[in-house]
Amino acid sequence: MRARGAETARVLRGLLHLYPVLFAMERHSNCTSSSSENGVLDVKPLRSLAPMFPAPFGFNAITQSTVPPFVRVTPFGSSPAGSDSSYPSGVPPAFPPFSFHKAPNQKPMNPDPVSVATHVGDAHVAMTPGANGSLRASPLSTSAKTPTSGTFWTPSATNVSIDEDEFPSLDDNMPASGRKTKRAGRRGSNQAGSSGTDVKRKRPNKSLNTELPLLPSSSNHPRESVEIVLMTYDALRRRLLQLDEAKDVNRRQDLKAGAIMAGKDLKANAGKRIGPVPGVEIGDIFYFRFEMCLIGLHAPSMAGIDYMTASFSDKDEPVAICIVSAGGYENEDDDVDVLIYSGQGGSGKHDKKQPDDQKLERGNLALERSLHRKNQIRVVRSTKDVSCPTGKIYIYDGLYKIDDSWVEKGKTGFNIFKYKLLREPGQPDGIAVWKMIQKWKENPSSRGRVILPDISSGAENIPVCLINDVDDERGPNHFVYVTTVKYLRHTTSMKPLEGCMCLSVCLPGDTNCFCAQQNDGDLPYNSMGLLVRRKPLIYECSVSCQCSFNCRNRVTQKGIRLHFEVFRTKDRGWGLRSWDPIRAGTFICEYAGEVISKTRVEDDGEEDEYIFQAMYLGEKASRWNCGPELLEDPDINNSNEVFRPFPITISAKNSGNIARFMNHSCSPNVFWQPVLYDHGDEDYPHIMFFAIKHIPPMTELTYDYGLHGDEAGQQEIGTGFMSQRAKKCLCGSPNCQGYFG
DNA sequence: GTGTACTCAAAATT
DNA sequence: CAATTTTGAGTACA
Repeated sequence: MRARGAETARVLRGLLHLYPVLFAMERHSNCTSSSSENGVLDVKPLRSLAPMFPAPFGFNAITQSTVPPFVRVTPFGSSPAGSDSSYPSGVPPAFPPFSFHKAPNQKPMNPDPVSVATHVGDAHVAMTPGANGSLRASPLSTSAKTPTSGTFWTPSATNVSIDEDEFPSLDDNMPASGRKTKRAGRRGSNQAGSSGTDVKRKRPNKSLNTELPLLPSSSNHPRESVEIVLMTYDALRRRLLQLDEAKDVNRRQDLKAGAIMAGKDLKANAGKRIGPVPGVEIGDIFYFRFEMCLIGLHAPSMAGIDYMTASFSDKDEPVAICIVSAGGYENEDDDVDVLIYSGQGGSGKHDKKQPDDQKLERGNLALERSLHRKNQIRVVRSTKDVSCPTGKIYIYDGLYKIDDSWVEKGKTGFNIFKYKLLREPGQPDGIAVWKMIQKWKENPSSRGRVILPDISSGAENIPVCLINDVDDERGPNHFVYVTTVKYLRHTTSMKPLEGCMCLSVCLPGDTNCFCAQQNDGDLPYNSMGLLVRRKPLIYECSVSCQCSFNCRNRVTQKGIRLHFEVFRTKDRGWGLRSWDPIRAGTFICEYAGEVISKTRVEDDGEEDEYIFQAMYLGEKASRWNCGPELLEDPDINNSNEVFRPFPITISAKNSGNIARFMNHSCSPNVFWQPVLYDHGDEDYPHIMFFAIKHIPPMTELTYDYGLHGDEAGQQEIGTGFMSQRAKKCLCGSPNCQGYFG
C-alpha cells in the first residue's frame, strides 16, 4: 500500500547488507539435559524450559483448509516456539545448585528424551485440536503482524509485515480475492522481505539508525536480542536520568526511554503470544514495567493483565497471556506454585474514588476464558527492591494455568474476581530462589554446605561465604585476602589526584565541580550509585576533595555492597555469585591483587591463572553505552571514545579478593572499568567491575577475558606466549568463541 | 482512521 | 515514613 514499496525494498536491502545474520534463521536447538549424577532425583531442564525445537516464526500449525498453506503466519508462538537455547544467557547455568535434592549445574548436552517429550507434549496438549479445541493465536491488531518469532530484535527490519490483505482473519473464512501470496514456506519469512514487493513496513519508520552500532554483531540468538534491547533501554534511561538530575528535574525517564525505544522500533518479540517468550528465561528480573513491554513479555504499560484474542476451533475468544502480581490488589502469593490473583477494576474510577463491583470484562473476561481454554499464562511476580525501598523488582516466574475462579467480597465490601493459578510442573525455580535466599538471610545456618562463612575474614564490609554443593573440594588454594590492589609503589608517592572544592557533596549540574569536569562534565554515577556510562577512565572524589565521604562520586572506593558467595562450579573450578539481585550499572568489586611488571608475567605467567590485563574490554561492554546515542546528543557523539588499553597487569595469585574467582564468559554479565580515587597515575587505575545487565540472585558473575574472536589472539593460539594461557571455553553461551585468554 | 477509558507505575509531594 | 497526588503509555474498544 502507498508508495512505500520502493523505499521499503531499499531499507530491507540495506539491512540485509548490513546485518546478514539477522536473516539467517536456521538453528537447531541444544536441548538441555539434566544429569542425574549421584542418582539425584528431579531431572529438570535448565532455565529455558519449553523451546525444544526451533519454530522460528511461531507458526502455529495452522491447518485451516481454506487458507493456502503458509499464508497465515502469526507471530504468536502458541506452539512450543521460542528460544532454542540451553544457556541463553551464556552465563553458566544460572540455575543454582543450592538445593541438594536437585541436579547441579549442567552443560548443554544431548537432548534428554524424557524432558523433551514431556515439554513438547505439554505444549501440544494445550494447543492441539481435541484437547480443548485447537488454539490458534490470531492477531489482535495490525501491530501484531510481524512474521517473526522475535528471534531477532527488531531494528525496523523485523517489523516487516505482510500486507493486511494477506492475513484474512479467521472469521472471514476465505479472502474475497487475490489473496494468495507468494510465500514460499517457513523459511520464507524473511525472503519475503527481500522480495520487497509484497511487503510493507508496519508503520512509518521515524528513524532507522542503521548507523548505530546497536545490532547484535555475531548472534541471532533470541537471548541476545532481548539482552541488547534491555541494555540499550537501560543505558538510555540512565542517561536521561543523569541529564534530568543535572537540571534538577526528575520525570519518568523510564517512560521517556521507552517511548524513544518504541519509536525507533527497538523492541524484541513484537506481537503477542501465548506461552514462552523467546530469549526470556524464568528468573529474569526487571526494574521497570516498560522493560517487559519492550521484550514482548507483558505489553500493557500499567495494567496487570495482558490478553489477546485467540482462535479456537469453535470461535475466537480473548484469553489471558501474562499477568503481573505486584501488590496492587489482594493477592495471595506466599506459595511458590500457587497464586491467587485478583481481577482488575472495581477500585474506583479515575475521577470517582468510589469502589465498585468488578465486572466480567477486559482482563477479567480473558482470565475467565483462559480457565476454560486451559492455555498457559506467563506470571510475573514482584518483590521489594532491597537496594531501593521505594522500588520494586519484577521476576518472571514462568508458566501457569488457571485452575479455578470465583467471586468474593473484598475489603471494601465489593465483589472481586479471584483466579487460582497453578504453576506448570517441570520448570526451573523462579520466585522460589528468592524465598530460599530469604530463609538463608534470616537463618544463615540454613544455607547448607558452607565451607567458610567468610573467606575475607572480616576484611570486607559483608561476609563472603564459601560454598561447595557440587563435589568434595574443600576450597581454593591458599591466598591472602586483600580488598584492593597493591601497587609497586605506595600511592602516596604516586602522582596525586586534583580534588574538587565542593562543600558537603558534589551535585549534578554544578559546572564548577572539578571532578565532574574531569569526567566529561557529568558525575559518573547517579543518585542510586549506579554507573551511567562506561568511560575510558573515571575520576572519583579523593582525599584532595573538599566533599564528604557521602559524596555520590565515591562509589567503588567504599568497597563491596552485595552479599556474595564463592561457590564450586560443575566444571570450571570456583565461581562467584550473589545472593542479592544486581541492577545494571551496579558496582560489583575491584580486581584486587598485586601490580606486577611485564617481565614477571613472562617469567612465570604460565603458572599464574590469576592475571588481569586491561587489554580487552569485550563486545558487550563496548556496546554498553549505546542507548544515549539514540538521543543524538552531540556531546556524546563527539566523545566517541575509542577503547584504550592500560599497561597495568595485576596478579591475584598470591593475594586477591572475590574477583579472582570470576570466570570467563563469551556472554558476560559483568565488565571492567578503570577508576582513579587514591592517586592520579592514569596508567595504573583501579580495575572495577560493574554489572552489564540486571542479574538475578544466584547467577554466576562472569566477564569477558578477551582473546576470543580477536584476530591477533587467534593467531597466537598455539604459538607464542599467549598460547600457554589460551583455554578452551566452557561458558556454554550460544555465541561462545571457543577459546579465551 | 481517531478518540477515550482503563490500568497491580513510578516519582514527587504532602 | 506512608498516604496521596501527578503525570503517564500502551492497549482495547467504541
